[in-house]
Amino acid sequence: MGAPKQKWTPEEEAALKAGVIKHGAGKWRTILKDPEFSGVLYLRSNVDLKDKWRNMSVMANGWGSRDKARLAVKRTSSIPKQEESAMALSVVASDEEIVDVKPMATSSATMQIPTSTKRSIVRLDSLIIEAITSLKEPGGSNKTTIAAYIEEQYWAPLDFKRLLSAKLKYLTACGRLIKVKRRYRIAPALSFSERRRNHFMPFSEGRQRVSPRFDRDDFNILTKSQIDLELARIRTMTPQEAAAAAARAVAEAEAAIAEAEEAAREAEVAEADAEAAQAFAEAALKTLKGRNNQKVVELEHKSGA
DNA sequence: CTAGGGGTAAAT
DNA sequence: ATTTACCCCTAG
Repeated sequence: MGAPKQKWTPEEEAALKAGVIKHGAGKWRTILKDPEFSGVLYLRSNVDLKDKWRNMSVMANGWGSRDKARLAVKRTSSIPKQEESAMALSVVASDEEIVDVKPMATSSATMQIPTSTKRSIVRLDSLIIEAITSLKEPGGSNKTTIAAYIEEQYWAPLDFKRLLSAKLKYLTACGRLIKVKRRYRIAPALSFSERRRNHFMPFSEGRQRVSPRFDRDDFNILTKSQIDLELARIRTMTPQEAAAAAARAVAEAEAAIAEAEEAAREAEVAEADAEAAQAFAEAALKTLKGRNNQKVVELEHKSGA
């Protein structure tokens, strides 16, 4: 009954994402009828699209609507040993329990929902980390330098500076960066001494999989996110590939926004993140369009018939 | 038609 | 055993 299985090809996923960008998430029928995508998606139904989008969303942020109410005390108590916790915190290997990426910043006394951590949006965060790491400045790098690096490596939104400031402040607040006299450095990550641990951590299974001794200097910290990989690669991409990646970033930003709208009450940070992500993605798209007009146009409406 | 809950089974 | 893809059903 299930179905003979027919894995989604990357082309189909790309088409779906492109369709969502073009028509918005939820306009499955519209996407399906769009001659642009029907060529690839003609085997899929609108419901398939919906389901697939659901699956992808689940994978992207760890908690789609499907298995949200999960994550509880699987293991009866059994306080996580310090070693394990430390490892898990720093490695962040799997896509599942990334909960600690954003452990509730300061203030906000009303943290009722411990699972509200959106891990899908790591773009700017990762960029900042990468910048600091790559710059290798002893004592850390200051905001201007970080901004310069990022702007050099990538396209930056117009109000990028503002976003960066907010992000730096936030990252410092939650202990992932350490600020010393205007300079930011990567927090020791391995020691969560700074963190409040009364924020219970849902690490129950002792399966911290990958982490057979890793270099703590080379950040494997957040590299796991797909976006990160794309951003890292986008520099050397062909315009077409880059455009596709940017388009995808837009789609994900959209998803993030949607989430933030739901969770806006408890997660002010998530909202800010989503905004940042969107701004970033939009700017990315625009810049790409501006620089590679013809090619992108080709990608956008490649005269079907 | 869509969102979303729920389910089965193939793949891994 | 978990993940992934597909199907079904219902409310709106």
